[in-house]
Amino acid sequence: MSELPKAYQPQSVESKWYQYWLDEKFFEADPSSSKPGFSIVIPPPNVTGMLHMGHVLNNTIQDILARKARMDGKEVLWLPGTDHAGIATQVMVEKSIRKEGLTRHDLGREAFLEKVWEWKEKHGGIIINQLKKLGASCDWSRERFTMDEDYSRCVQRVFVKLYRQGLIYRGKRMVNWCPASLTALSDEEVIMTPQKSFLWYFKVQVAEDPSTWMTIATTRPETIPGDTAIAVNPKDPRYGHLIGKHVIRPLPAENQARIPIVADEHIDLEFGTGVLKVTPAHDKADFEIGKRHDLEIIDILNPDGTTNELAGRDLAGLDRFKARERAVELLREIGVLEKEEPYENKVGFSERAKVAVEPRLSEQWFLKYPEVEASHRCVREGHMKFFPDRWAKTYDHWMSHIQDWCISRQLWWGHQIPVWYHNETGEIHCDIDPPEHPECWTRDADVLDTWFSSWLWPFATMGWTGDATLDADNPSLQTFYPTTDLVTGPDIIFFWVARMIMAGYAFMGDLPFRNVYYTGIIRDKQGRKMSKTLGNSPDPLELIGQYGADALRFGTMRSAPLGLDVLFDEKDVELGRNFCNKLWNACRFRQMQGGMQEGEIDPMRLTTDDKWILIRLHTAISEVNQAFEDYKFNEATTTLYRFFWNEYCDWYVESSKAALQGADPALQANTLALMDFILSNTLRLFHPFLPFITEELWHGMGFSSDLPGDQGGRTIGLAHWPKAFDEDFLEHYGLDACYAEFVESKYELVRMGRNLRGEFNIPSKQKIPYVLQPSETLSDYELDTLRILLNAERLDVEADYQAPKGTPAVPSQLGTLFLPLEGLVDVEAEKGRLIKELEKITKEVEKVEKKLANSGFVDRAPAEVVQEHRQRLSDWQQKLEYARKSLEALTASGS
RNA sequence: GCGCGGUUAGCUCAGUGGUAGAGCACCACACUGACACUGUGGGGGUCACUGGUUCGAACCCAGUAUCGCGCACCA
Repeated sequence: MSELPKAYQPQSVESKWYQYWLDEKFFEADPSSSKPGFSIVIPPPNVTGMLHMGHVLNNTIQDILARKARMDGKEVLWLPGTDHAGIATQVMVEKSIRKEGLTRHDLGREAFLEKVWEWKEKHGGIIINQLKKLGASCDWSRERFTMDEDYSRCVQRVFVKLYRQGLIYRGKRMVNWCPASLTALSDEEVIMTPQKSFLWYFKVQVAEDPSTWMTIATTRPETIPGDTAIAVNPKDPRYGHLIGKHVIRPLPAENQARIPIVADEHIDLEFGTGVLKVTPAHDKADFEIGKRHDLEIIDILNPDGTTNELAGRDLAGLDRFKARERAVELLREIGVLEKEEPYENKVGFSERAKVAVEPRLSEQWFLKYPEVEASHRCVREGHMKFFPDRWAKTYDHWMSHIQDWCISRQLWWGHQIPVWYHNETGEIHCDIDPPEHPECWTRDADVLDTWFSSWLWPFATMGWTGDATLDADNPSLQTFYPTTDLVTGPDIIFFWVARMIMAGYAFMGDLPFRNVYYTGIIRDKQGRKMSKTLGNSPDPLELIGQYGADALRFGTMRSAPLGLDVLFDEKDVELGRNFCNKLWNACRFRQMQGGMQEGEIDPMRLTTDDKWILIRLHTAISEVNQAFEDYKFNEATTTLYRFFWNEYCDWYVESSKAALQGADPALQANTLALMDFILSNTLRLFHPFLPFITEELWHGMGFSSDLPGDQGGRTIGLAHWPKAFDEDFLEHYGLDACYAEFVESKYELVRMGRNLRGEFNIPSKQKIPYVLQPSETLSDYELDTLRILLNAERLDVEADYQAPKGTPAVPSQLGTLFLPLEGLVDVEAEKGRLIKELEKITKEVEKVEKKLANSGFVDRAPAEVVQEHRQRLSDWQQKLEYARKSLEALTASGS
């Protein structure tokens, strides 16, 4: 092995190993393997997207799961790919051609789609490369794209099948219309956003009784020309007598029509004036009222949100918001505007285009979801597990109120609907293949919602054909479907997760994944969502360049608890970097002691510290394994961090210097062998989190070839995952808990000794003598470790030590430790320290005494808890007594 | 309106019935042959509030406040 540089330099290391992994095909899944299968499909990012912190969180978790599964001996498939992202991509390309002064209509469908494909080829690979930089261990040989030929075929096959089952139908319905993208949207793509607006009150005259006026409150006065009725609640005593009469609609001024007053249960008596203007063309609820009362529908808007001639000469041709202002002016001019009051209401916005959607009546394709019942049940009954499980409730609620899905989009980029209309008869041809004599048919121009392709992702990516016999012979589907885990954000639980579940049951007859892990949302330090416009979204690639991918992964995982949003702070990445450096240097320290040890660890030569660190490792492994079971990755990282830094580096490595610097070569060798054991376990435990540095050290330390049996291997990624020690192991190495207790008390003594040094302002570099009055016999080895840990010049053991008056001392399990100050004794300082100490101890004693004085506690608490409290009390009392005596002695001596 | 989260040290958060924790920040000391991307020691908390259950509550229950999110046709 070569000597390691002083600080870890991730840049060259990372690219070197990633290339090695690719060359060796470690990430490629073999469906014919005899190992048990483990699979994850990546939530496909937008093909032209860039890696952001959300991707980092999401994909790091997937990578951790995949790498851990490989070490567990599974055949792992992590299937990557990208999504064509219909609206997002089309909008992007439209924007780019607009710079040349062109619209997509100038180009025409075919030429425009060519442009989009060009764009895809140019930008499509970026995010994939970024994932590689992060260390993602995807099987790149299986990369898929939702518009691949095979994949598209799956989409069409599904459409045809559902159409033939009668679950897909076409109809004229109220849909969410995006006036910017000029397409229909699903309910899920509409974000309800609070808007500060006004509630305008205007009055209308009753036609049959001109002296009577009714006042209506509205937020959309521009739609008045589209009103075809006004409605009141039949139970409303104010208006009951007017039902069936008519009012004069004030706009358009040149066409003040008479519209009926209808009664409808839907009207809220409390709201506004209790009178609703009914605009069936521009409001979902109004449309329903219109249907119930057979009202005329007047559509006053163009698809792009401007008003048309039906809005009347004063309003026509305006943008809808301009028209609103103008309508208010007109009402005022006519003299029917009574008042306006500020009002906050929620308005639906297009998720992509960020403009207010319009409810609009149009001809669209809809899907009545298949397998709702089975999909609903599998989560409710726990066949599929959600982490955290509270999302199951959200899922349950949505599934209980499921609405048909509007799947057609008036876009060009996407899967065109496989439906042709006969030019003369109007007959419908729905099939994967076009009809014969295509010249007699016209294909439906619409494409499918992007999610109508991504809902097939778990099996369409694995070569699904829909033919039961063929699929049964497909090893990928057989080995890797259902997939094991899905890792995604809760924001797409309806868009994607729920729909995949239904598709899984409908087309594969089985659920698509067994567990779903929902990540939190990454926010900035102030808790704001990360967004381009705020500029608060750090570029992960820059962070990787600066700190290393492992550091980014570690920092992210350490601050990402299950189920909560993550407040991202670059400090976390810095912490990750520092940790990698610590790991690096701990291995470097081991390496400086010489090469791998030939012999096995000799149980007879284990020191108490050795046994302690083995027990701590055992605990760490158990905790990490538990954390994995619970999908609590931050707990796993915290445990590993604590074990490695606080326990191994701070205590074990320091105390092992006694053995390493000692005169016993056999003990030295044994210590080194033990270090190798600990380090090889540690590196493996860290590997899923820190793949690059652990691989580098694995090879650098010689573990890749020199370790016996299944611990070695060409890559740490295929080394066996550490198991918590079994009984035989514990017995073989004599790992009794009493050793841990002893070592803990030794370290406690050290801590007190160091504290004394601090209290008396003795610089930590100054080597000073300590005196120990032991309460039990300590071996030379123990005394050596104490001396080293205390950084003592020497440690004198004197059973009947007579300390000079005022010598600071602390009592401990192992004896009393004195800090002789030789002429520097400051009695007042020691008094001060003791008084402070007394106060502290007294408080603790009182606390425990109070508890033990409570007969309820003593009688009813479990015996072991009471016993533990008694022990604690006696410990504190001892300290109290010691401090009191010391103080008395000082006071009596009269300084 | 309904539902779901959060409220613990200056900051960000762990902690789910038995001695209040971590990282960062802060103070002091030390560039000691693994590591200054470091080490050692230290200060710092009515666990949002009010009640209840319990021998015992940060933790369980009820309610309040506050912040955030989701769902819902209130114009």
